[in-house]
Amino acid sequence: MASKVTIADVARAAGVSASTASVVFSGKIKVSDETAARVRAAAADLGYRGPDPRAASLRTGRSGIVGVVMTASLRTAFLDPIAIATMDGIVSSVAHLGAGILLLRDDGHTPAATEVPLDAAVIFGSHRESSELVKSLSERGIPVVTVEGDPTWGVPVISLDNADAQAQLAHHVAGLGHHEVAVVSLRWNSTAEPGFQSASEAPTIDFTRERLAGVREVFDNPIVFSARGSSVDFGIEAANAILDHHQPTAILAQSDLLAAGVIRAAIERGLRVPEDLSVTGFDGVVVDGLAPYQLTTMHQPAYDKGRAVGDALSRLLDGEVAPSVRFTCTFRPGNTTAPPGRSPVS
Amino acid sequence: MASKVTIADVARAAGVSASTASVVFSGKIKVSDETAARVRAAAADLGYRGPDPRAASLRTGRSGIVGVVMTASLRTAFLDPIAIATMDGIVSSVAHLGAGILLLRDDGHTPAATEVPLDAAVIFGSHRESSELVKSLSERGIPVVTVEGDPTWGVPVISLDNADAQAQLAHHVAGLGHHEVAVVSLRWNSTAEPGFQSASEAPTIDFTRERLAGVREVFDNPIVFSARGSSVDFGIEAANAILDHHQPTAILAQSDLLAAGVIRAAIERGLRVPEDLSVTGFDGVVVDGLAPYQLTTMHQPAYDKGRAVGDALSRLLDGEVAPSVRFTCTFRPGNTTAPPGRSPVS
DNA sequence: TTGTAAGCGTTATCAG
DNA sequence: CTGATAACGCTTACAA
Repeated sequence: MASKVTIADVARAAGVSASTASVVFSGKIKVSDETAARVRAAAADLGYRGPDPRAASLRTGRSGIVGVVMTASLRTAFLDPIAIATMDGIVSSVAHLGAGILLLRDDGHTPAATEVPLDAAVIFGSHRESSELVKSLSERGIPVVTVEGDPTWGVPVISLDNADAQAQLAHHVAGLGHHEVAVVSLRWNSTAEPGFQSASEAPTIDFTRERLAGVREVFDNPIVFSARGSSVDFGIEAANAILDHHQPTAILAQSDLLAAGVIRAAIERGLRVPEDLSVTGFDGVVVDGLAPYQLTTMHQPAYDKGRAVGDALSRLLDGEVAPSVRFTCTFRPGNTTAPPGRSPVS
Repeated sequence: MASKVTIADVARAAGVSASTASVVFSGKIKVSDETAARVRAAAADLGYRGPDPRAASLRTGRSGIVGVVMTASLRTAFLDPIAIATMDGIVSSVAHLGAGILLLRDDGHTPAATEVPLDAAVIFGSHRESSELVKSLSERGIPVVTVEGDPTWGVPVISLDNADAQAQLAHHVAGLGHHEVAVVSLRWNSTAEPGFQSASEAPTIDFTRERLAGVREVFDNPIVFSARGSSVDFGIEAANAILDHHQPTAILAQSDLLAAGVIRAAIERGLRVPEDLSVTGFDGVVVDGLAPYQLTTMHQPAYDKGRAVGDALSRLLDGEVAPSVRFTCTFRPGNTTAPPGRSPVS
């Protein structure tokens, strides 16, 4: 059996005090080489593997763990390249900070974020319902940052100029001469089924709503179909539903994955892209297997968003205030949009 | 400011002892409704949000955290649908166990797995270099399970019959009459560049080696090109390299994603699949956008592998022994293999 | 059903 | 540079 040896045992064996031994391991204070060596020898001898993180964290108040709370199932979340890139940014900035990432889900199953020794938390892919969680975390004194969350929660929000970015795309399409457009949106709220959405109802998921608003700045009353999430297959499903009933000359998808699905569906129906149907995406990710098409899309700095989360966290952890950050997307023209009007394929 | 209130404060305010208050929160022992109510009221009053997880974990020896150590960067790891499905299985089985997943990377940056309060650890996507980590974790008394790891580490291994499965595919192809075959392998070791590999050198990544061995059971000296990882684009790259210099009638890819890339590259070169080139995959995942092709492949139960990890962990945590589990892949015929010999496209 | 007592293994502080 | 002392906040036998 291992792990019954404590730092006190080591200290005793080395003939020093526990505090000295502790310092040898943490390296926070100078210790003479000789005693340090003696302590290390004793540790090796007894099979002591370093301070117990549980005890250390009780004493220091730091666990080295940052919770990332996701609203979607992990499987869904990890399907989305943007989520992954953002996570990647978070991970690397947080690693720099000496911490690791604990995956949490805001549901009944996973251990509550409040039952786990967190130094800080990130609420990721937020929905309205997260507000309670934010509150209880804050009350515990745990710094919270949110990605695309609600500004009214009173914690820093790392977000995108969703509406403006989507409006740029809409302007681009309008400038090409399109009038009949449809939107394939991301999830409408945390539970909704996919389907057509009337103009009157607003999505509760923030970025879905904002991007839609961007389209509406330009087009009065677009057809809107909300997909189940961001994937090629959901895009195919949405496009088929739309094209079964309508004849838009352009479809604006709220993600590149959805756009790729729209293109695939269009092609299978004998429509040419962009001659018969223009398609735009959102995200600016590389979609595996979409060539020779190059999506007309907005590129979002997902990785940088993740880094920004880490920066905010580190400020908060230092007791400073951290500002919200709103990133700007950049327009990336491709070959999937063109003026409308060429007649349907013969 | 919050979080300065301890359970002792609450107890005092409620006029009970700390232990009673503790029990009210843990619910492990009966407490009269009346006192429980008084304690809760006091807690609400003082803004006490429940026991501090750090202190609780020092006392109980449990943190509710399972570390998952990945060898690749998250970005890379999460590109692979198999990795995601396995993670998903781990997450759900571990959640059942009341624990969360801490993402760790076996490099210099992320906090060492030994500096964080883990109840157990999973070594995921193992390579030879992980053996030290396994050792130091075990010495701390932290149960370890590995996915596709090395049996000699002395911890349970959840794995696949890689060699047999790949051999089945090779037999299938041989049975069709192919003689000239090439292999597109997964990463050769943790650092290698993509490229042709001679027969003499063995990969240090276990499943790459095992699957290759499966091919070699059937074909003496296949051409081998090791890709940079598992993706459609890497498959395209590999196939182009192979087809530039060789004329195999079949290519066995070590993953479905790679196989999809091979198919795409072949088509772009004017080869018909399977008439001019047979292609097999490995994994049995749905590759977005591969239709109308249906890969001939081996299906691996990735999610179940993840569940098995959780099962093993929970046994280990209960002080029992956990057996290694080797899952069996199942052959899934598709339309990407056929007898060779039709002449090249005219 | 409730209270008492005794740590869990570290580390910060401060004096020597 | 080293050592004594005192928490960190909670849980759990055991006793009342």
